[in-house]
Amino acid sequence: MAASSTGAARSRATGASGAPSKDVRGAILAEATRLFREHGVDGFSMRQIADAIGYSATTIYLHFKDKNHLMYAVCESGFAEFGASLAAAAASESDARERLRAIGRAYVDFALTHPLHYDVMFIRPKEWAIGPLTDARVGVGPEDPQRADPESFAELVQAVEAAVSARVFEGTIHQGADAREIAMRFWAAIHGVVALAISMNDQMRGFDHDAVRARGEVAIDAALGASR
Amino acid sequence: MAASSTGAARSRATGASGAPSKDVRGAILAEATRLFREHGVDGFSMRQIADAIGYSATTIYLHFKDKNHLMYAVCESGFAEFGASLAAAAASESDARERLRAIGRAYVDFALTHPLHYDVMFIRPKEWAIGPLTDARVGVGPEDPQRADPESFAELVQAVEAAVSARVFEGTIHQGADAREIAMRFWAAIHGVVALAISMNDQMRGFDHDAVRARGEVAIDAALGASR
DNA sequence: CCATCCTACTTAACAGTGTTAAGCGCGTCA
DNA sequence: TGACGCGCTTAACACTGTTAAGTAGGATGG
Repeated sequence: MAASSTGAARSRATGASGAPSKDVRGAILAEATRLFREHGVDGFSMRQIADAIGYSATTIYLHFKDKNHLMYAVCESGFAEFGASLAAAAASESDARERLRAIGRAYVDFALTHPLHYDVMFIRPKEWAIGPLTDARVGVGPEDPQRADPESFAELVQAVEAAVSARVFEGTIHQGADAREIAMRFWAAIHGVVALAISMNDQMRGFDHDAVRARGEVAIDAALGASR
Repeated sequence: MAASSTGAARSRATGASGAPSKDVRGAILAEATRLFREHGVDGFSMRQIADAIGYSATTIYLHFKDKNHLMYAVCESGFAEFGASLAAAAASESDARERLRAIGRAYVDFALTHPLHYDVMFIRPKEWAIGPLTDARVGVGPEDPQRADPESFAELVQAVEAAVSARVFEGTIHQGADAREIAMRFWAAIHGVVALAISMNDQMRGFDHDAVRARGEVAIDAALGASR
């Protein structure tokens, strides 16, 4: 019995395709990603993944420390895309004000096209203790284990600093405030729009894609333009 | 054996105090509330509650349909307080603009003083499917099972309508917009501030009470004052 | 007074969860 | 040939929410 089930796992792991497979880690990651995309963060269990790829659940622990680390690996590409997208948006505009707008738009866009990733990253990061903000990245990212701000936020702060220098906030409510604080306000304004949309779209109407995108635009304008 | 454990349950249920107890539902609710307040929404299991009050876990199901309904009962007072607090804030100011400010402040205040409730209500309502927005309230609230907007949001919309009539949004970014849409923007702006604070305060600095309160104030100003 | 019934509560169990410990088969290398 | 070690397994632990079936004890009706 043990032999037969082992054999079954083997044959499925090696795959019908012949030789190249045996990339168990890759298979786990692929199946986990599929489950995450399909059923969200809840339809995601170790045994489900293991069954689907023809291995026992404990095999996963040979490749990932625990569920959080697997989850992190699943989301890593999303995290990378998030960072790259914001960086690209920041680079796309030379005008300081327009650069902030572009960053904000990219942020909304990411949230709408990857709501599951956004959920894990910014809406309930505590539950997963993963993502660029946590020590799950220690070992992957910088060695310093003290929680540093995420790179993307640092980039936002930089963009705000440029805007401050360009006197974008002169005469607005943000005048005189710390760049970091202004960035926080900016972040909060946009997070509010998308987080509400993702958290509430089952419970309430008014959260369709277009409405949210428009609302994001308004939030950016409000954050940039409010005069005191 | 069965008799002895039954006896133990009895004696604890009836309580050392003598006669009055046997309010099992009340005991469950009290212990559940204690656990929720202490360990949050995660340190909250049926068996934990049951053990603490000296009953078996299944007894809970004689008083609550399932965990969600129990959770709802635990949060109900919080929900009521939320509604009452916003209503009081709305009633406290006669000027339309100041009324919106007061509502926003009350909202931030609730989120900061009851972060666990806020979490369950607005940050991850899907997980719990409870709260004023869901059908868990059907049977308690209005009979109509089609998801209606929560009362508090309706009240916000009313306050916005008054502000529209008072030309508060003339010359701002909100000019010409639907009152419901403006209310949504207002909500999103404040939600962003408090949700980020609650979700991220473990991962990042800059989310202390005072900073958040100040940021809420700025968000309200920004939402009210942005000129186009 | 005794038998029934009903209420309140129980235990046992199901189907799942993440995770750890121990064991087994097989290929490699000395 | 024997030892080692890698890759994977089964068994198990300690939980989770939830349901089904059973039991003790008081109230009620004949």
